[in-house]
Amino acid sequence: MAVVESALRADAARNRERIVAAAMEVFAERGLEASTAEIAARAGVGEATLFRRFPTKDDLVTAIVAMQFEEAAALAAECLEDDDPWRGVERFLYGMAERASVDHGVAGAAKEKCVASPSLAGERRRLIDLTSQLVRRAQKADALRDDIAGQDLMFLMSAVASLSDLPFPGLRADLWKRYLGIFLDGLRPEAATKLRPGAPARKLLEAPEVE
Amino acid sequence: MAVVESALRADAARNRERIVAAAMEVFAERGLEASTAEIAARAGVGEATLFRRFPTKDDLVTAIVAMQFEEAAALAAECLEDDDPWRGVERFLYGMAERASVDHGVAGAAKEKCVASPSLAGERRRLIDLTSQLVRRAQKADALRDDIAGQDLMFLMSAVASLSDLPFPGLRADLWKRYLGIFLDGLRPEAATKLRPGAPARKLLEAPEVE
Amino acid sequence: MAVVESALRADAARNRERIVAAAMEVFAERGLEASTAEIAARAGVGEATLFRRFPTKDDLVTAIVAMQFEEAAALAAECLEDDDPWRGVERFLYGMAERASVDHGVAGAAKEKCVASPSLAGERRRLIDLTSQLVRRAQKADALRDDIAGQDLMFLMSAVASLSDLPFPGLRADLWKRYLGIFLDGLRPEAATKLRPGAPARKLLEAPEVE
Amino acid sequence: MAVVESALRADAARNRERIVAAAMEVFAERGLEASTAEIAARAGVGEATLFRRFPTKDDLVTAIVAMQFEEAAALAAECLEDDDPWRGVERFLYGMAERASVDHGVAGAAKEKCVASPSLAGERRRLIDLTSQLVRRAQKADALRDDIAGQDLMFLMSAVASLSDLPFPGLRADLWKRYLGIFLDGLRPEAATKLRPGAPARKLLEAPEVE
DNA sequence: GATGAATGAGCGTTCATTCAT
DNA sequence: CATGAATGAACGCTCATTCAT
Repeated sequence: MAVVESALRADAARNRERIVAAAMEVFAERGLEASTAEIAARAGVGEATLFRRFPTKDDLVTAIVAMQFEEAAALAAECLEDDDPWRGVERFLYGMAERASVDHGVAGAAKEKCVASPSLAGERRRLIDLTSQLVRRAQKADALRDDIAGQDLMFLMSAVASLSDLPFPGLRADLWKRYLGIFLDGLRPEAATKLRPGAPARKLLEAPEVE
Repeated sequence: MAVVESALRADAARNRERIVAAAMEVFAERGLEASTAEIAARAGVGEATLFRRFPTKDDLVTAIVAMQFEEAAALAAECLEDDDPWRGVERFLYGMAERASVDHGVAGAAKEKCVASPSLAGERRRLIDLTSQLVRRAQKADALRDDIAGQDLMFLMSAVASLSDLPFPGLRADLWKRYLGIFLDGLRPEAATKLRPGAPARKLLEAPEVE
Repeated sequence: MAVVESALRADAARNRERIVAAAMEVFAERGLEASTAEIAARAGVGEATLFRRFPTKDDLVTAIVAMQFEEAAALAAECLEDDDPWRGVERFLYGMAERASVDHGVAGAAKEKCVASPSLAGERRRLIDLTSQLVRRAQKADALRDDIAGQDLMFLMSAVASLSDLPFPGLRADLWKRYLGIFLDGLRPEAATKLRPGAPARKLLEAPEVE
Repeated sequence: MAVVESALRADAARNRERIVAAAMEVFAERGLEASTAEIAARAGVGEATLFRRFPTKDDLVTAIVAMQFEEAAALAAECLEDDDPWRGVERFLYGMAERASVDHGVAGAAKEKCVASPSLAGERRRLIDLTSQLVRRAQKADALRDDIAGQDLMFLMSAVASLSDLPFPGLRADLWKRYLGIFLDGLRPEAATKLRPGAPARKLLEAPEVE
């Protein structure tokens, strides 16, 4: 009995994963307004099965965004182990942008979703915790301006994502590297304080508090 | 005769403007997927009237984006007359971000549209021409890094727009000023060349060519 | 005053004719479901003007059909003057089919319309009167089977029209001549009585009474 | 399992048939421009169900025409077994006309469709094959004029259909029998060659080639 | 009288979601 | 549990007809 049950669950779990994978593909290709029918077909399951796992299309999107949050957290953790604290920050934002440049549609979803669902609170907290460590470590090494907070990196993810998704035909696909470069330059301590010797340094608005 | 004719056109033109205004409102509230029915209702006209002026929903969006391009160009022209070349650049990006923070949905549209429609080629060219002047003027005054081109400002509009549109509830509405500040700091000449005396300056990807 | 009035009427009449001509063109190209807007545009008049002359789209179609009835009558009259009574019949049906092969959409309309509108009763009566003469003249010359009536020719117009409008791509445009030929052969007196010496001649259903 | 599966399919198939039946009814009553909504309502299904089976209104029409082609082929096959070769031809055309007199709108559709859709090529070929046999058999028995080809019968179907669809109110419903009689008389061998001893026989345009 | 503008009603079609098997 | 079938509600769009100038 237990064997049968876990067998079923294993099957169900595999379906779940197939659905999520298919959804990421389809969303990336067609944008978020892609139909559930296409996702189910791509996943090789019936449409009703999809709705059994994700009662709402929105739930499916949320699940994907949660996954992305987890991947972001994993990336942050990895970057924390870079010997060079600044390179850790750089690699994190670079990695986020790179993913976004593949994701297209889903990237936008993340922005819409990091808002609403309290269901993502856990992932969000964990991500902010890790980026805070990234930030503080770089600040201690005097490699990152002091007026940056951990949660900034999370918000910047979406700006960086939009940098990665300029749909201008004929533009090189990695143009986002150009704009990310400018952005990274702006994150240096000297950018905040030493740029204009005579002039007063720009005072940033204070960092947002999340939750 | 001319009076009668222009009277008719005036009436039609007023409806046209009401439709565009309503569309901007509704798009800002509900996003681009808002229905033409709601836009027509908000404008106080029949749905068919909307379609008489804009044979396709897409045409309506394009018209709005064209308007935004023109407003952007007007803003750029205005900023060109600022005594301080750098402040001109600053005010331009600040103004674009500010508008985007009201526009919400339409901002995203701009990104989608600046791509596709060749119908916007004229506006695009004019805008790039003006931002190029802004850029060159600031560069001559040694207030802007040399590796920036005029078209960058146009692309940055959309990144800046996304900065303005973080839909996190409870965040202060003008949080975008924080991130724009960082970005502006990254545009300074020192950000490109003098930040890390010992380290090699970051080399940006070359600027994109448009059209 | 009278001058002005008749001037107006002349103008109006010219508009009316332009509308009818445009409608025939457009109906022939696009079928009967072509829009009044296109007809008005083709005629070079405002859409409202069209509706002033023909309060209903249906009225416009009816007017065209009436014209066709008149042209049919004119053709019948002309054929009545052919020296050879049979050739008169032949030319009439040939002429009707030829027109239909140009008319396309309108031909079908005629069929639909010869039904309904009592407004066409006059034209119909006149046409039947002429075709009856055609028929009787040919019968007296023993060139046409006896069991044919004048109104048959009118009904046959529409069958002949459909013969002219086989929309099979790649078929020669004048294929209708083939089928009309067969049909004409069936109208000969021998076709009715002498075909099968041993067998009884086919007895046709009696001719329809109209009005 | 197979039972369950075929049960599901049976239900769906029943709906499909109800839709087709309803469509034939409605098209017959209102013509091809009848709305999908009415068809769905008549079939007792939701409108979306109709579109699940027939993704396009056109697909529905095509399906019906395909059915008619198949029925025509079945009729032709049946007529091939008539002892009297000529009666076989007669019964075929009579049967086609009879059906058309019920079909009304759909008959016209057939004409429009036998053109375009390559999807009907198979049915068309099969039908032409059968009518060719009908024709040849009758010609061998010297019961049908020699200058007729198998594909003629297919084209004649539509002419015959229009004969069946004279929408004149007050006319007897089976008036088409009258005109079909004339037509059949024209198909006899004597109609082609022996009608006018002194005069040259009419030379028909050559038969069309299909496909 | 002539016109461009306006519109209500309708159309074909789509889709997230529920139901029956 | 998994599925194909079903569907209501909505959408973008068209058009014959009326209205205001």
